[in-house]
Formats: sequence, structure tokens, C-alpha cells
Amino acid sequence: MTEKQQSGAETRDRLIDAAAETVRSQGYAGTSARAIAKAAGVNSALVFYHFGGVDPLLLAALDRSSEQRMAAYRQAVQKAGNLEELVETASAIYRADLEGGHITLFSELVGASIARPELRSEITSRAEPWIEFIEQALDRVIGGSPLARLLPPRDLAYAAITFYLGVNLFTHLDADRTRTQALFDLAERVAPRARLLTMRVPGRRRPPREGDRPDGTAPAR
Amino acid sequence: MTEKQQSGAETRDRLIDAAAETVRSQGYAGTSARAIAKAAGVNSALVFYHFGGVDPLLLAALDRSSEQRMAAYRQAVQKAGNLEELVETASAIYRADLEGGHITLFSELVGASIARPELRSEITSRAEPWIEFIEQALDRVIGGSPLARLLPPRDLAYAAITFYLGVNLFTHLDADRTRTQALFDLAERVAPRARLLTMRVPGRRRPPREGDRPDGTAPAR
DNA sequence: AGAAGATTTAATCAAGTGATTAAACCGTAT
DNA sequence: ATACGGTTTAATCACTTGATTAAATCTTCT
Repeated sequence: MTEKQQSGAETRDRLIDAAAETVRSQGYAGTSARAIAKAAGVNSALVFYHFGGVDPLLLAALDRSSEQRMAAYRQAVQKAGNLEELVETASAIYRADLEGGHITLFSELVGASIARPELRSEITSRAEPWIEFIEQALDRVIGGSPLARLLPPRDLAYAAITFYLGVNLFTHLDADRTRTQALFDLAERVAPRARLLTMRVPGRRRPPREGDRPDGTAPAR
Repeated sequence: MTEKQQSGAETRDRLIDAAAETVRSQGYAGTSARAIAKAAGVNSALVFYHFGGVDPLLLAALDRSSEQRMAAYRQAVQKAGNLEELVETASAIYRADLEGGHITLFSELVGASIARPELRSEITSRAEPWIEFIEQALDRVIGGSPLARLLPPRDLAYAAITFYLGVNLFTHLDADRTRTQALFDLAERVAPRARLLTMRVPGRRRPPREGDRPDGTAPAR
């Protein structure tokens, strides 16, 4: 059934690849239907035939990239047992993604959505799953702790995505990455400090999780 | 000498006003030379005659706004005696600026500079004075404290501008401002906590400042 | 083989952009 | 008054963009 490609699916993929690459190298402003088509080696009309326009194509590219990256983060992050490890792990991937250009597409589209108000809701809706994801990851490592009472996971998730959104911008604006480096260092220096707050209440050494007994009784030692 | 306007200066001002307003209402993408000229009620050729192009005009608008705002921040912030007050004061102005659209121009140009790499250095150089300003303000309230050892004012300044850059984006992307609100709350909840760190070393209750005796001796009680 | 449908192409359209130019306008100093 | 320099305008150029269309090509099934 799927032995030979449906022909259309292949060009769709090539267009998505070309779109992402063009945005990465030329910036959103330099990403026209013709530029994408040229990079993909096909006729520009196919951008409209398959995706209905340039923006829908770029959003499709963003969606594909977003799914890939979230899967990577999810897998890496599930090993983190506390806040410090969580920040460390996430930062490591994020930093690599930044170098590898995986974040560029997102940044470019965020920038574009600022310039073009009609795009904003599209971008906002695509940021939603990430906020959800970050919130859940945070809740898992600090949920129920004093830190979580001071800074609820949802608010912290906003702060985190906001911060890293800002880091994106800095990375774009700063060629040499000195500042980006300083920002990462900062985040990683703060995390261990904050971790102290996650385990200070005596008699509740570990925040409650899914697997805990519903009545709150402790298992035998 | 300046009794009657030099005629050219007036249209320059009107163009700058119109440019800022157009960016605010139409976004960077909708800000063409013709759109600006129409808003200003003059011929579009004047954009090129007076400023040499659209981008230089927008940068001029940014410069004017930047100077105004920094003066406001400087005046308000100089009263702050500690970190908590500093964050509180700065946040208050920033929040008002956000509502009043004073930040929009900056955000739009940052967004545009992402889409158009040739603009990046222009924006970067204009962010520099702000980093400097924030660093100095921070250094004044936490300089020499344990907190400053953990998080040097320069790094903190990067973090602050990054964070508020992200807040800008969120404000653009989110019409209802719920998240923006949460972010401000967060910052203001964290500041008092961090303040504890600025005054924990016994015998050094106040970080050294400009007016202190150069040899470090304490004045008589 | 050949009909049918999906895919791809080349050609083209209308619209908007930045930028330039020559001519008109204006205040001012001579 | 008049000639001059700075300012403003209308008209226009070359170019790029998103988008559409009719024709050509390829795939697939009968």
C-alpha cells in the first residue's frame, strides 16, 4: 500500500524541509513561495497547491519540528528526579537545539507573528502544549513542596517559556553567544539553590505523586 | 532663531509620530513608507528625503522613545533603596508602559530584526544602554552582597532584559494579558525572597557604595 | 491501451513595495 | 522683485510578492 510514495507526500516533505531551511538561512522576510520552491527544486505553485499558501506551509513545518522536539524533551526529562536535574537536562537539550538551529524556526515565526498580527493566534495555540508540558514536568519534581506554594508550577512554566523565549531573541541578536552563555550559567546556578526549598518541610521529604497510596499512609520501611 | 519652526523639523516629528503609531496599530509588516506618510498626512517621498528610508525612520522613532523611557525609569528607580523596591518600581512603570503601548515599538522592531538579519546589529546596539542601566541599578542595591556573588549584576541584567523581552512577546501573543499578569506577580513574589540574600552576612549590613570611605573604615556610630 | 484523476509546470495577473526624479512650492535674504 | 536653497509633491520606475490558470505530465486502475 505504501510501498511507492503517494508522490504528493514526497513533495510535501521536501517543501517542508525547504521551508524550514530557507527560514533558517534567509530569515522569515526572505522566505517567499519562490524561495522555498527553488530550495525544494519544484515549482512555486506547489506551495499553494499542497498547503494553500506560504504561512500555512511554515506552520506545518513548525508543527513537525515541534512534535519532534517535544518527544526528545519528554524522553530526556522523565529521568530527572528533582528540579536541579530537570533544569540541567532541559538546558542541555535546549542549548544543543539552539546551536543546531532547531529553535530558529520557532523564533522566526514568533518574530513574524509580532510583525503580522493575523498570525498571532496561530503561534499562541502552538505554544500552549509546551506550557502544559513544562508545567507537568515542574509539577512532578516540585509539586506539593514549599517552593510550589511560593511559585506554582503553572506560573513557573510561564516564566520558563518566557525566559527561554527571551534567550531565543538574545541568541538571534547576538552573534557571539556570550550573553546566551551567561544566561544558561545563571539558570543552572539558581536551580540548585531553589532545590533547597523543595525539601525543607520535615516529615514530608518527598512530594506526593501519582503512585502514592490514596489515603496518604506511608509504606512500611 | 527658533521662533518659527525650521519647517523641516516639524514634518520630521510628525513622521516619527506617525511611524510609531503605524507600527503600533498595523504591525511592522503593515508599516510601509506610504502607510506612514498617509498617517502623517504628507507625501511618502519625505520619508526618504528626511530619513533615507523606512527602517532608519523607525530606528529614529525607537531612539526618541528609548531616551524618553530611560529618563523616566532613571528618575523613578533612583529612589529604590533595596532590590525589592527596585523590582517593584521598575515593574510598575514597565507594566504601565506595556498598557500604554510604549513598549510595542521596541518589541516590533525586535521581531522585525529577527525576520531581517540586516537589522540585528542596529537593535543590538540600542539594547546595550539598557543593559548598562539595569546593571548599574542592580549593582547599587545588591552590590557586594552574597546575592551579587551568586548572581553578578551584569548577568542579572542580562536575565532581566531577557525576561522582560519574553514578557513583551507574551503580551503580544496573548490578547487577554492573563499570563503577563502572572509573570509580574511572580517577579514581585520572588524579589522579597531574594532580598534576604542581600543582607545576611553579619557585620556588613549594607553593601559598599560610592559615598563610602575609600579605605573601608566605618564612620563613627 | 486508454480513460480518469492527481500532480506539476510555465505563464501570467494584480497589488504593493522601496526608491527616484522633475517639477512645483515656500520662506527668506539680497 | 527676484533669485536662491530648502522643502514638498505627483508621477513614475523596477522589482517582488502571493495567487491563479490552463496546459502538460505522471500514476493508477480497468
